[in-house]
Amino acid sequence: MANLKQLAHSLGLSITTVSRALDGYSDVSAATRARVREAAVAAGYRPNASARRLRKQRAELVAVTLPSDPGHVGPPHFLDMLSGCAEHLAAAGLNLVIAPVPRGVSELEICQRFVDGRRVDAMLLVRTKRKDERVEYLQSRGIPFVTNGRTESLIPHPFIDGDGFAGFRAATLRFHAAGHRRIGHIAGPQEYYFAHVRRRGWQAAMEECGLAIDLCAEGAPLEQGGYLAALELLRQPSRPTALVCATDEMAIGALRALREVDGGSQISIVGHDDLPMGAFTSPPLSTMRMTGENLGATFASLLLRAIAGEPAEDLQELHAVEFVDRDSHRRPPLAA
Amino acid sequence: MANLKQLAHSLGLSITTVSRALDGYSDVSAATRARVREAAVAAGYRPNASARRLRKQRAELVAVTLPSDPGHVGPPHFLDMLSGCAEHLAAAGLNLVIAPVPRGVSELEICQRFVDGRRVDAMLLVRTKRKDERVEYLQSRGIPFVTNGRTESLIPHPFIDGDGFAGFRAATLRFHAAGHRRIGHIAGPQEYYFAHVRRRGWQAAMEECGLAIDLCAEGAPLEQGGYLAALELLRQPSRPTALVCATDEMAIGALRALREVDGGSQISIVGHDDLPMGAFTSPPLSTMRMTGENLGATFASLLLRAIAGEPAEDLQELHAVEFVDRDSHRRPPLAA
DNA sequence: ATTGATCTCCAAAACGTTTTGGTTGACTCT
DNA sequence: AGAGTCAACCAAAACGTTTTGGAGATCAAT
Repeated sequence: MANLKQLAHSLGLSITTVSRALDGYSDVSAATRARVREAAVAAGYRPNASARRLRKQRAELVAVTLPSDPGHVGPPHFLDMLSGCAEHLAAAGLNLVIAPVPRGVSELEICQRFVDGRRVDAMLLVRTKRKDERVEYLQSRGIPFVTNGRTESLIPHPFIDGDGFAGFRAATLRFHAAGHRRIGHIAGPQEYYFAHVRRRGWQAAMEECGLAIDLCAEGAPLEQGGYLAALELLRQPSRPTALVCATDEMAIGALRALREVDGGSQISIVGHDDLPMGAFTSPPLSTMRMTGENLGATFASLLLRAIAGEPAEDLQELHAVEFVDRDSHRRPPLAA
Repeated sequence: MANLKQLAHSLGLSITTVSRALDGYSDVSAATRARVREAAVAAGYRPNASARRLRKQRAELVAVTLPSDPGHVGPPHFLDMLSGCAEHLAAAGLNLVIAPVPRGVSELEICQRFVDGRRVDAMLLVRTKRKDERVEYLQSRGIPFVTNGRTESLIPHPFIDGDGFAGFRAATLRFHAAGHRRIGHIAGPQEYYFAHVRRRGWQAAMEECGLAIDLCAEGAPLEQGGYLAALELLRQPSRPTALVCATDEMAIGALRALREVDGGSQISIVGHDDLPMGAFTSPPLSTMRMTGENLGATFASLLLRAIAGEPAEDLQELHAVEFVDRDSHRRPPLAA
């Protein structure tokens, strides 16, 4: 409740000494230090955050911009990631603030508001686009940041990402090895890096196998988007026998399309993200996931290292993608 | 980039005048005001947030505590709500910070850290418990706050909540009217208010109909919890013919249990929350939802009014619950 | 007894704003 | 001419920390 001045007065000490005692400096005697600390807890003293921030010229805050378009912020377990990240940042004295992007305002403006108002020490970027104006701005400002997902920026920046290209290529090759020849792709919006690179992985595998890359439909990265895209592919004269979907949510939408058109799922399908929900769909959804423990913690740790000044090149983590085999990918290739 | 002092110097004015010009006070001439504002945008001036906060004794921040237990934070679309809330708070100059609760730390401690360190002006509480220590603490501190979900606190506090009792009672009565007699309930953890009140709604309806209330199983508010709880009910000698589930996620888990035990869903089922995913399950999940537009905005608006000093009694919103009928509730009562 | 270390402690400045309580000069009214 | 009003500006204080640059003891060594 009290402030430093009151605490110092009640102890008969100077503000300086109390402050330094609490911070553990060696130029205050052990006895005094103990006495001060005891009084501090007794009084329930907590330093005023604004005052410290002003003096230390650090905001002790990190912002993450969230596009307000529902579904465009990220997969459903995304909040768990943010929460884990915030937890690790908090251990370093940083709090995570949400920077929503209202409709009609650019993400860039939001970044500027936070950075130029010195409201934050660093930023977290999610759902990166191939050409991401936020990245360019933050690089020009020299503000530390980490992105979840890569970009096509020429200047390297810290990121953490899954190797979507390799994952989708492998998934496609696996379908090919299982005998599938008409392998479709349900793609996410191509301005997003993750969606683009996943499509490229599928495409590369198709070309390696000498197959046509015409079975591709794009939609919003949500159930509805996957549903509509799948319907589109199922209208083709030569239907796919297998579907590689950019996200689990899209795959779940596609599953419904298959049920409606097919009367049951005769088509193999695989998604990406390993949503918990996937284990409970019908059939249980086979999927992929980025390897590595606790994405949020890694994200936080990269950011702390970026703040500490480590060069961007040392702060780029590209994680392999692993299969989570359940049942939806096991349909025979001749079914459709 | 610059600060007030530099800006004032470059204009040949005092800091006071520049500050007041920017804030639109009437004691600076229109001409000067225009000149100052022009110079400010030219210099890209933004007031230093820490300095203003210190001086104004307001943190300009609001925190929302997030239990780090995955699945215990809230339904998947929860982040959308937070994002919408943050957006409306931002319009009032408040930013939303995430206060994760690390394992082994109580939510109370987190509240204290934020409140006593004057890091926030107000708090948002989600997933309230029947006896919620956070509520008691904040009330004792006199800090404005709003909860998403009611509590059993004796002192009234601002909240926004759906009428789970009425909703679950109505759902159960509807099953009864459709001829069901063995209506089970898949309950969430009873320390949560929402889970408790939903069970009571089911129970009240059962008693009104003169039915036994033995078909009730409790689990974590996730797919897996619903799955396990449903299996438990299906092991009973006298199986339920209809299932009222505390959340959509639990209902989706229960759907899988029905598929496994039943070989298909012969049992009616209804959930709560209206997850987008529910439209894509097999069968499409019938559910309930709190009425009202844009929960996040309402949440924010209640908080702003609480900060403005409106009494708690005027800030309690209990919204009716409406059915979202898809298909899963239409199974005939004799099926099991 | 002086010098130099060493140990404790502290006054004051600084961080960048907002706000208080003025001052100055021009103008109006009697 | 003097009193009063008003418009336009500003110096200084305040918010609560952290940090700089000492100051005053105490003690050991000369």
